[in-house]
Amino acid sequence: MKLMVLDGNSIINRSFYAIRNLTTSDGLSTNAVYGFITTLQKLLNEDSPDALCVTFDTHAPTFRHDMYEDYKATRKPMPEDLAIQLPLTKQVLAAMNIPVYELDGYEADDLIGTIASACSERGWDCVIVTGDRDTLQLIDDRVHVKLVSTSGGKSATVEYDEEAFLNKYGFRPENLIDLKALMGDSSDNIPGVAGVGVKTATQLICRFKTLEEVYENLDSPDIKPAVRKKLEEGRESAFMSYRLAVIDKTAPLEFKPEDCIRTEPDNKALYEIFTRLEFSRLIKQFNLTYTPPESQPVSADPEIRWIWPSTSEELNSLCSLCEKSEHVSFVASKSLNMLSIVLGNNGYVVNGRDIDQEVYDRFLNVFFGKGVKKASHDIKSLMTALLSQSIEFDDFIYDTALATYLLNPNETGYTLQKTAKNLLGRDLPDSIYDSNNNNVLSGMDSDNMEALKAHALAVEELYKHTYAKLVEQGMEELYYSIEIPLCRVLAEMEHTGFAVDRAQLSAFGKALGESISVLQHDIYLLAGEEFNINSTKQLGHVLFDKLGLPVVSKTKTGYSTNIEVLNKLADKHPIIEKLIDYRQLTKLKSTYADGLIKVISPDGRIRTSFNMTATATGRLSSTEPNLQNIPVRTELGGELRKMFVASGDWLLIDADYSQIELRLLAHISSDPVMKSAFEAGEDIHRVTASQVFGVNPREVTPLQRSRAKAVNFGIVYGISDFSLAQDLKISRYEARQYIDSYLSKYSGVGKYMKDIVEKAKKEGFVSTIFGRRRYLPELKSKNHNIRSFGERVALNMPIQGTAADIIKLAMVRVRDRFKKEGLKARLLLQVHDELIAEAPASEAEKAAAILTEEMENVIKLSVPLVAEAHIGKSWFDAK
DNA sequence: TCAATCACG
DNA sequence: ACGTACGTGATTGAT
Repeated sequence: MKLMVLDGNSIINRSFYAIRNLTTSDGLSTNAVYGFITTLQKLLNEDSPDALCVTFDTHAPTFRHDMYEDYKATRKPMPEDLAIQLPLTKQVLAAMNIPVYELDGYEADDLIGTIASACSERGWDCVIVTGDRDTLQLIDDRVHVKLVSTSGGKSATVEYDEEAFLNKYGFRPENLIDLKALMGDSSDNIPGVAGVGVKTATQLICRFKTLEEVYENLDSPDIKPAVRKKLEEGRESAFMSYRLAVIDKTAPLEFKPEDCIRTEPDNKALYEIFTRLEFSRLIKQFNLTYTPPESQPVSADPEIRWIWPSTSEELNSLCSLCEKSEHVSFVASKSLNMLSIVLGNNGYVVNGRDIDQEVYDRFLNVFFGKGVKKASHDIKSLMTALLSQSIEFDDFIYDTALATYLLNPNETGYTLQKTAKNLLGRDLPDSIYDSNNNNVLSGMDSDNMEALKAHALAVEELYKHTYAKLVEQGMEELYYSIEIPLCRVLAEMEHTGFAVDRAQLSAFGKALGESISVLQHDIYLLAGEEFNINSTKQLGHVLFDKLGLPVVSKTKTGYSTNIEVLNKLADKHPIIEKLIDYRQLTKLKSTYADGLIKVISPDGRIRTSFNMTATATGRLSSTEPNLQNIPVRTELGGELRKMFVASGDWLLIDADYSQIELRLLAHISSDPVMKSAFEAGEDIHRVTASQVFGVNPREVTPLQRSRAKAVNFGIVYGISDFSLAQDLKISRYEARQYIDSYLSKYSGVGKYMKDIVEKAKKEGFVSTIFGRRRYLPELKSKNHNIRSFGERVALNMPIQGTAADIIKLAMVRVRDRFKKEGLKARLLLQVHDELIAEAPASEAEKAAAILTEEMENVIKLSVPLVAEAHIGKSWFDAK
């Protein structure tokens, strides 16, 4: 028997901060309640406990406050919007017949400890669900902890048993108490030993296991003198912290595991409370009332006949049907253990777990191979999964996510659920088939099966719906010649990863850490107090209230302290210089040194994910980690690129477009002056300077050239005299002169700016040379700011977007050439106007030639496209 | 979640 | 009269 116990406060709290605002029509906040219920559903889907209960904290002081009056003294009071949702959640739990335990004088943790130990005595297993790591101390052979966390914006649960804990922490679960006794806990205001942080404490516990043992072995040579001194001074505090950290397993709670055995909810009560909370989706899902006739069916279309092939014969005949079909729509779990396929009026659910491994593998190879024309949602992710399982694939012919994105790139996300809602007006059930926990799918979970079916059906319908529109809007070519082929290229890049030098990266991080400590110390001295330098609020207080520096600008919440402000204050106080350095160094350390080390795979490579549907212009984006913003503009930051290397005796090739956006501006605007500058292979910023300042190109000064460069960039962004003035630190009047002069010399550009905005207003959208669109509802706004923004975007998108189209097509062609010419060379990264590849040293020159050739010949414009490649051992060397 | 900051093209 | 350059993502602190 298994009991699941939830830390109610922890999960409600998490939901409250994780979910966007959700209120009833009369303003009652319901986000935390809603999040709690969906989390609970997800948990019950993943696990099937026989019994279930929830614990809560009460307001009353606990025995820990008797021991230590400052316990949790730094806790902020709960926001009111959250507080009112606690009783609401309890009402829901009551209606669901789920027992709730709370007890004055004890925290939820203690009740959980007591419940877990009662389960053990009874011979039951116990799963604790919480977001609080302290609870991990309760783990033993019968008690597991599911830790709910948020990473990369997604919620995930990680289940810890003894082994998992040991692997992660390096000591046994019960010694977590000893660890906390040493390091303390700022959120609970537990002091620990002053000067001992997580690192030292972990070392000590790994070495000595318990607090007692640490103190009995103070003379051990394994303890450094400085640490020994701190331990001696903090002895009393450590032992008191221990008593605060230990979870009480003997709370006077009347609890019997049998009381928690799951029963049916009280549907009437549940309906009432859900109605009060306006949870119409949940009312439907719990089947609490009849579904209103006007709403769309929630699950799969009943007209589809669903079957479950499982024998070798059944799968073979499914494969031949698939091969004969013009296309099949399907969705798959990320682990590829389950597929749901729609083929005409028939639906097939293939559950790999019910099928002989060999038979199933054979099926996957045929299904994903050449001959079965497949349509799905987000095929690039599937391809990455297939690559990592070494399954060959071909004939992915349609992606409903990409189609939807091309039809309107302004949306914030293109999940199947969202897309089906927006385009088909259909609510899809939540799916867990693509969650991190694919292992939860063993057995036939009927809800999940419904989700799989409904999702595959939605793909089929979205296919029909979007295909017609793509054709109508002239985006077939863009779709089939660029976006779809690019999926495989990107999947391969994601799968390949970029080799990094871990040792060098970690040494760099360490060096940064040392410089940061020095700076931090200096800043505290100059400020006359210690404060959190990373907090703009505290920093603002120090600079402007305490030191009395002049306020340069304000944000909507207080003083602005950004780099521009700091630069203006640089000669007013010696602290500023230190702050500027501190900012730069902490950025490099936290985001790059430490951040990248965290995501190095065991094989020494870093794998990013490219998002094809993130930007409104057609560019890619890169996440987890973002490899498109690795520092380069400063000398110190540029060091990081030395850590990105070619593996083995290979070399990197870095090829980038020269001035692609300005070349596109010249082409699109047909400006004769700008065009002839590019045709003649001249330095465009120099030419611009000579035009704007009316001097001979050879006499342009460095200052003039750099100002002209800023004007060139500004034009592409939809410049204003104000911003140019600010950028160049010149007067607005002077900036206006530059722009006027620019537009009279490059008169074609001026005309383009006028024409494109006018066209955009008439048609409602702008497009790239390849037909990619961006709609501009902003242009209809009554708000001047919003409208101006729309005008600048109208100007910029065709340029930025065409550049994106061009490099995407180049990537497809480069990859094909590498393959066709039998090279081992492979693409690693795209950074908007730059491609990075790696190749065996013997192939490097050839690969570089292919890169520049394909990049330059993507499209014939009225000006040449120029790409330059460099070869080197590291990204730094290849630049 | 939101705001501020800063890394990139 | 208005506010002020296009496109991204990660980290941190505060709520």
